[in-house]
Amino acid sequence: MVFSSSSLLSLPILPSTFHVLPTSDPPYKLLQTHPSLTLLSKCKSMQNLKQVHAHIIKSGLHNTHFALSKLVEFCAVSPFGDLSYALLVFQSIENPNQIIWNTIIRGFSLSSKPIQAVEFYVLMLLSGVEPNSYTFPFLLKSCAKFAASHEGKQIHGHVLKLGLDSDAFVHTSLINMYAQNGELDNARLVFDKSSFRDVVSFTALITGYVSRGCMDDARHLFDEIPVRDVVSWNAMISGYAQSGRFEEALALFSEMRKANVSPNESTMVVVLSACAQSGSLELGKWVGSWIENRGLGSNLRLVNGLIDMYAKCGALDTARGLFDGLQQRDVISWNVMIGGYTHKSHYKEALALFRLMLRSNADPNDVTFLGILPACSHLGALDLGKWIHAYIDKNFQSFTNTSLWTSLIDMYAKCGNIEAAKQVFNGMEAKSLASWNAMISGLAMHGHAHTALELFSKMADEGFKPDEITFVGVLSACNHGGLVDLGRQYFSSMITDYHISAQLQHYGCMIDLLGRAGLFNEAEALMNSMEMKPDGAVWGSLLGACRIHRRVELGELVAKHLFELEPENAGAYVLLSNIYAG
DNA sequence: GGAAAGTAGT
Repeated sequence: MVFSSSSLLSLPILPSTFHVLPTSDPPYKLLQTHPSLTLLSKCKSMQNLKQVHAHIIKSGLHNTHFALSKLVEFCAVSPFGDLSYALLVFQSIENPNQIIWNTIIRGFSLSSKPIQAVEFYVLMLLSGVEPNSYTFPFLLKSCAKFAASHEGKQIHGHVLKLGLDSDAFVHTSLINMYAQNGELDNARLVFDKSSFRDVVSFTALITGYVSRGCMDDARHLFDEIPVRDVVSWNAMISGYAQSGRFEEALALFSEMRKANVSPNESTMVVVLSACAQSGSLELGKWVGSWIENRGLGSNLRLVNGLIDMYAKCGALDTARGLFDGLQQRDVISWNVMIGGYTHKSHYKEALALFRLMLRSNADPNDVTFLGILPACSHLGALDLGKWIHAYIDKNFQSFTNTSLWTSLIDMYAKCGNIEAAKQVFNGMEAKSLASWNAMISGLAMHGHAHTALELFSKMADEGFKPDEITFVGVLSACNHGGLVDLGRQYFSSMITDYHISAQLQHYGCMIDLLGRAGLFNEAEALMNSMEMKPDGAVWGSLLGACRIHRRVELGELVAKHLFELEPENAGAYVLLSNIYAG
């Protein structure tokens, strides 16, 4: 048994001699069709609701549990609602019934402070109202949301005491709670021990495995589901997509169609994202016609996905056509289009679209800036970069998104303002590995080799573990500083101490460093030891070294490789002619 | 009055 008996006792559960007082509600049918209550379902704001509330009081309905529970439900659950108002109404109710208690708990489970659902549940127990099978799904969802593993287990104890573990909804909620809290073994135990399994609880467990990246376990379960529904297919397809296994995701999608299960909008959202990331333009086009045939051309979730897919597959004009045709655009529409341009190195178009976005009074968010800042870096658009920095300072000051600040560091460094980059870096409260990397590379780029290397050791002091990108920065610092010995040391330390295998870029730095120092034999030996074929940049740096050291014959040999690899590259011909001239 | 999947970037 996973649940210790002591944990079950720490929350009170009262004997069920308490019971809810009978309400004085008039017949249900009369209430259900009452004009004040039909109005309630049409409310679109709290102001609407307060008017309806006044109606309810005037018509005397505020004495009925039915009307009050509807009122509470709107305030607690609707996106236009206001939980504090729900609580005010709740406090005015003499003997709230189970439904009303449950609705408040549900409201807390949806709020930003889901832990209050548990606190409210304790109040419910203390006031003598017994929880039922509706209470626990909300409660367990709260525990899943704020990773309250301990509370979740105690609540599981209550479920068992009340004998509600055979309720399908409670059962699935338990599995989901454990899965979301990362306790997959417990989720599995609940699932295995129950004779009650349906497609929903299968899917809850599958989603747990997917979130851990255990795709094989997930697939095994999926294959065991007696009757699969569209949600279970979607979960599995999106699982493959999330773990980068796009081909399997798309293969499963075609299996789904063969099984005659109709895809829904969510299916298409996932499939589009898999197409975008795997470059499957043909299937993406098919989804495009699926959307059109169903008249879903103004569904932003789908069309944004379609724009993203076209852009990532290189069909930028088609993407832009769809974007321009949109009647309504949300921030994601702008972001996918701007990001699409940047992704395909169409930086000028990205900048132009960003300017259009500002003129259209659309508000950019952090993702917009993550799409546009790399474009600023590549174009050296320092002024726009500065403007964005000021905008972020003004509107996103409290943002904990470290990648935003990292992007700013990178932008300043690449636009030549290393001092501003340092300022942003030093101003970051919580630095990430990426921000250290950006700063180290930035310093290296500007020839501040020793400062970069100092920062590298400071980074280690602060407990960050360097990755392959860190070493690209470190080696490039050595390269820019002509520090051959240090370069050799860092290169071998990377492999032996940090267990990072050398990539093309690392070899590129080293070969460039050795070549510039005239150590051609060592550079050649290193090249021969590479597992991968050297690219144009590697041959190019060697050719540059030949020019510096006037090595005509070697230069001809190197240039031959380069011409084969990059016949279009005019730089290679220029370098060779410079060698001859020298 | 209720449970499982589901957009943009790092």
